[in-house]
Amino acid sequence: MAERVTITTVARHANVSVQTVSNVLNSPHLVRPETQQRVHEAIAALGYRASQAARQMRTGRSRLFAVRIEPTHNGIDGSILDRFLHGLADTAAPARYRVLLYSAADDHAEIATFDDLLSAYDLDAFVLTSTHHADPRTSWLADRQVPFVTFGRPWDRLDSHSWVDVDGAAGTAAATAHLLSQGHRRIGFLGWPSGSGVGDDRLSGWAATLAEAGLTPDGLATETSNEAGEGATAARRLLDGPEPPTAFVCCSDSLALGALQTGLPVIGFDDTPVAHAIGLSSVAQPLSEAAGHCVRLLVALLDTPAATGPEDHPPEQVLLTPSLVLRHRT
Amino acid sequence: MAERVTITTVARHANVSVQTVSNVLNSPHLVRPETQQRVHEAIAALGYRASQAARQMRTGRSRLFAVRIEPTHNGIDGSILDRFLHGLADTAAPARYRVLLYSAADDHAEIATFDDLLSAYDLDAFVLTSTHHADPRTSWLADRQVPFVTFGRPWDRLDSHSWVDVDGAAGTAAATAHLLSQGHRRIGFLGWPSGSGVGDDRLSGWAATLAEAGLTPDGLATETSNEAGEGATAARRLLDGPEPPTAFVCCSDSLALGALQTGLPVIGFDDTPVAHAIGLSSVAQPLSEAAGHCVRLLVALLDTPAATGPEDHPPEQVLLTPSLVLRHRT
DNA sequence: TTGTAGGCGTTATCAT
DNA sequence: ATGATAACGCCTACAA
Repeated sequence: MAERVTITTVARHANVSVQTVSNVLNSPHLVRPETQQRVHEAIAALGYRASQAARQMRTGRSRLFAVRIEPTHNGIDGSILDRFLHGLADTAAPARYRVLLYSAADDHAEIATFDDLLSAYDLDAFVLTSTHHADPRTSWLADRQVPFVTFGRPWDRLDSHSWVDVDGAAGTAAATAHLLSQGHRRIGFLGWPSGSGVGDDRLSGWAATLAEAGLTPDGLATETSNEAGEGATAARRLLDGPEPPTAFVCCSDSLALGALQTGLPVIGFDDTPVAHAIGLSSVAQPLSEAAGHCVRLLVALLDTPAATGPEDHPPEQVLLTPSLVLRHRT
Repeated sequence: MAERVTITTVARHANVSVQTVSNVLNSPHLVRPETQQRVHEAIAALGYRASQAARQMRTGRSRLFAVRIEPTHNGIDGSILDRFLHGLADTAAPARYRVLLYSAADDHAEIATFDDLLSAYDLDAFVLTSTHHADPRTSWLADRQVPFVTFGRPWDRLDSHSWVDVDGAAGTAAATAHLLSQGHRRIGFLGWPSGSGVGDDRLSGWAATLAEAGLTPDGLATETSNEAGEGATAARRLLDGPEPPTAFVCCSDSLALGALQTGLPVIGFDDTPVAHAIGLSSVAQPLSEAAGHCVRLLVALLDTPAATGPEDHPPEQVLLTPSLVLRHRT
């Protein structure tokens, strides 16, 4: 049973007081360089690491972010969370934060978890995903002044808090522009039912690009649930219409998979493993970048002297541009 | 700024001493039921939650498990970790444990992270994935008597520690048996280079099932890296050989995807979203069950009075049987 | 069955 | 620039 190396051990070893050791760690400017050196040597020699628990008790901060891991709603699109989480853990570590995982069945359960995590574990901040209209989670956290960032825009009030998101419209615009450059003039869009911020955003990029080219989107867009079967049906329906498309832009790889059955060029969204596997072109979200920004925003919120007041921390927003990954089928 | 509700607040509210409150929480049998009742009411009324930090300082336990989130090596097969993590967070919560995420580039980096997590955060246990031959991580943890479970067998010494795994051989055996029942007699196997415990295990299920049916596996197995392209090439090579297969069993969905190009029946492994999306039959691992067992084993290790000595905790192993998911292509 | 008195390791306050 | 001391919230002897 190895004895724990505490700040006291280090102090003795370096012939200073515990307070000096603490200062070296937290307020180095108060300590003479020569003394710092001695303390650092002692720390290295003894392999000392500060106890988070003790530090947390004193400061009330846990150096912990929490993020929810959701059940993979749609098998195809699920794996993007994976990459986002990896990015989060990856960038949090160098900033000396760790990531706590929790699951929750719905918004209500998630809020209950917030409460537990905050009061028992003293969590420093939350990263929310899958934001939607009138999200109760953001207001709950805001009411309690708990720092948080969302990956996904708050579709109601864009400036209400810090967020990171990917510009879906830019993605579908790029996809549409690419197909236009290939000579296509009637480009169909397979989308989700209107009302979801994400789906509407992606739809708009396609529509705007067509409009810029002097084309009309009339009769070229469909709304279905996010499944390959639905996509196939919708694509066929468009083909049977008066203005049969010669190519498709889709709201997701799932829908794209269905559209592929038409044999026409298709561009999906999210660049999931499925797209990679079957050679489907797709719009790729920069997930680790997004995660990096989330961490950066939170760290800015947390590691800045609070003495300056919260007014000095206006919410910051980051909108990343996705990239078009072209594969052999297009 | 809401005042923190401590054990003292509760004690005052219930007209008892702090000690009694603590007892109600940790040793209820010492407290008269009537008193317990009063204390519980006070706890509920005040919304008290014990501070993990304080408790941890006193007890040395953090009620935290750590698990590594790996970069998705192979896009197709990556998303299984997702579901495992979700299962972990899901089952840990009711047992009042939380899951901490970390990333590490390799075994060496992961061990460094162990060290940090252990000394700074007092982690209670680790869940390791992707175990392999001569895994340095397990011995490092074992040397320091840190509780851990692996998801994946230690291929060297099966009884050296607690683990949970999925019986790959049973999976490929079921797949092979299914194809046999369809009348196939020459069933090819697309596998990985020998030496990986997982790959060898899956190969053996196929070979054994053929043998039981009085068939020989000679010339029907290939070894390639885990990519669809490789799978396609390997499948074609077998078809050009003297004993062309009429169906394939594969070590992964990636390889299966390649084999599909032959137009013959194919069964993959892992039941990834890709399989779901394209209607590929596949062997599905019970991931949330596996995660549940991991938590169960760890809790057994941690929440049992240590007074009885570690000898009372022989390592326990769980081998789960995967299930064959048949889809329209087979 | 209940109350009192430390102490876990750290940081903040105050004095030197 | 450095050092002594108290306090964070909880648990656990020990005493009543």
